[in-house]
Amino acid sequence: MKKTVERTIKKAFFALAKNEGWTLQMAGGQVGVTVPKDESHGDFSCNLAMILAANTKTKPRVIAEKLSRQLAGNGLFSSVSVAGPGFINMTVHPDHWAAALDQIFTAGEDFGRISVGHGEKVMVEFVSANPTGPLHIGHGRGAVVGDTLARILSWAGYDVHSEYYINDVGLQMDNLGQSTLARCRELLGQPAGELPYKGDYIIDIARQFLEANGERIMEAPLEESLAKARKFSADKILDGIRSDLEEFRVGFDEWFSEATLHDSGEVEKTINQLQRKGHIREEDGALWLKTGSAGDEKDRVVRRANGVTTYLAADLAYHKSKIDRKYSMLVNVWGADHHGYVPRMKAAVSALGHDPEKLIVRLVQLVSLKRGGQTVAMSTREGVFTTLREILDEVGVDATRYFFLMRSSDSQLEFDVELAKRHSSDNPVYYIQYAHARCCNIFVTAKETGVKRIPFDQVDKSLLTGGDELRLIRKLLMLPDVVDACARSCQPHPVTGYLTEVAAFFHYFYKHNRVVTDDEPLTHARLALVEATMMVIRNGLEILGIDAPRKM
RNA sequence: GCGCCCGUAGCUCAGCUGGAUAGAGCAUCGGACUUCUAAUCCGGGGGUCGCAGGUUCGAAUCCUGCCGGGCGCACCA
Repeated sequence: MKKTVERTIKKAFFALAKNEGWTLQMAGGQVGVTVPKDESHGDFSCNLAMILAANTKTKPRVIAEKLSRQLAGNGLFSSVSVAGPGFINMTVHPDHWAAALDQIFTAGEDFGRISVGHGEKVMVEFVSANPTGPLHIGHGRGAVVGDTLARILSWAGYDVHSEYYINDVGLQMDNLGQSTLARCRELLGQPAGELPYKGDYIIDIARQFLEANGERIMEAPLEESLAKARKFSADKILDGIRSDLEEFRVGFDEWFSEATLHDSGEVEKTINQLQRKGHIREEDGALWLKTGSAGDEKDRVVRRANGVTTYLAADLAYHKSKIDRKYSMLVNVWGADHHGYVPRMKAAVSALGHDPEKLIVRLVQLVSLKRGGQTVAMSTREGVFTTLREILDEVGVDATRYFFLMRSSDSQLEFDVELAKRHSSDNPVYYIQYAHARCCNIFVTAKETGVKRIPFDQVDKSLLTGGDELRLIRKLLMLPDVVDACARSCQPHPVTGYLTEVAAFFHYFYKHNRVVTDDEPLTHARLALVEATMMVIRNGLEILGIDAPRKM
């Protein structure tokens, strides 16, 4: 509908432009149609006249009057008026609103999908946590933000591929193997030795390690036992991560192992390529990527003097792989503590010959838990961390996803465990799900009452004239705009707020109107509205990866 | 010291590519269940949008400087 209004205004604008000497450039290149906060200002509002006035030195209200008269002649609106300093307020005729419900029925489970992405290939990389321990709630937030972002971009018409980059190489892996061996010795009653990772989960892994390899593995040369312990532990932990994410409905198209980049020689190849192109210099025997001249604080080492490559080197090869695989838009979801890494990565992508603007890093801020009126900040260092598994078991998937998604990822999140667990309307998740269940139930009632369903085009939509009905319809038709805004900003949270509004408008409508009555035409019209609501909520929840129950 | 994020109702946060009287949820107070699920609805109170300047027809929104909180500033990943 918004698009229709925009087109209509453009038409009116050009009809006058010849005589008035206006150009679209004078208007800022576009007609900015917005939905006013205040319903009394109409369905849509436009500040075109004010922008135009500034560039033509005319009074805004004069321009607004002219445009307004032109627009009023269009059958789309029931009223057009000039208000305030020069806003043009438009109210769309109720019949057009009701008829627009057809868009929802026609698109069905695809209503909300748009094509702004034009099939562009986009890679969304997220979680990518080291396989050195179970995922905690911070990872959980990143996981659900990344997963939902992938869903949103797909709904927006992008060709989306999601990936988990497994850092299965390096010092952390050695530490992990060492920790497992230490726990093994402990289990065998020997002095444990160094224990870099102190979490209890290593004890289980150690036990399984001994079972799988026999106690004699501990007498093997350290090099051998460590290599085995490293691999064994990482695999076990990765299995755990996989099943946690699966339960959390977070899926990946691919799990990409860093080790494969080293084994295939891609890391070396990437360094060589960058060296040839002059992006690398040598100092103190080490190789430095010249990121300092491309926005980073300073240049960064990719290969140490001892010949060992750094983490950045592997990440370069990884991003080269993304580019080689023809992904043009690269979305990375990172914990906010990695923000210092952003300029470096942008510079790196640029050195690889890709537009750094096409690397979008979405930083996700910390999560703290609130329970019993007390907030506990997450701290891996102090070992005060709640695992994703714990919160899933306690709160459930739907509420956990919703709570992780309801705030801008730029803001730190306080997760109110007690509120999330509450099965009542206080809890926004159930508030939305309940609205969906109510819709479904109305159809059960209709069927029991013997109401026959008729095709939408035979329904008399003009009967939907109530303020609360039109308000709901207007809201329902906004889903595509919400998807658009989310895709543009790479932020999923507006969807949660939108669905809360849809649910609120529906609950209000439900309370004040009876759907199934003796008035058959009106019953059919309202059933159509209920069905449209059901579809919008279901599609919205689908985007968020949250169930839409038929019954509660 | 430098950089990034945040500072909006008692609490948690939307709104920030500038728009008309600043919103939601929780909490709080008061109402509504012979009627399609009360997991619902209706209503009230609650604000110098951190502070101070600037940009303009118009600033919570943009710019500058402060103040406060978080997080970073490795040849770790």
